[in-house]
Amino acid sequence: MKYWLMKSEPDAFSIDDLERNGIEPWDGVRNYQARNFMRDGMKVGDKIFFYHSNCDVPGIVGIASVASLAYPDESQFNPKSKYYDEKATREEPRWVHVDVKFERKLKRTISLEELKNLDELADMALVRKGNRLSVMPVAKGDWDFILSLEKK
DNA sequence: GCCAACGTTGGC
DNA sequence: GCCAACGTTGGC
Repeated sequence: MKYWLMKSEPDAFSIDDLERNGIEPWDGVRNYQARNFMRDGMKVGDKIFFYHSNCDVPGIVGIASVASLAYPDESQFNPKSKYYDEKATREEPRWVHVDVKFERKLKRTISLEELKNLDELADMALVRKGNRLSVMPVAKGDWDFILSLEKK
């Protein structure tokens, strides 16, 4: 099993929205590296840290899991969608995504600020300067360590 | 709202 | 294939 972190702006789609919907396609990813992680890396059952970005307290707020393999993102075909991509065709889709399933909320937000101040996580991609990836792998050791922070 | 750090695009 | 211009992300 692999571990991941996925960012979402809570104004657009929050952990509460995912809890309400249960399962949701993770649409709107328009970055090749992030797409490739979903397409080539994710398997059903993989665990995901749900991360809130661009908000008062950016950080990890919950846990989700991968509920499908990658398949074409419908929004790329819809001219009315803000994620529309005129170069994408049904024969050759450019963007794919997975379905994501709600697991649980964390008891508290583990903030980016907190994560940045931990020597144990110095190598984690999330806390590296200038990192803008919205989908990234998380090392098992980092996953376990971050979860151990929840109770503190 | 600002701006640093990227990623993408397109002219050459 | 280079690189300047432009667009986006996301913390602050």
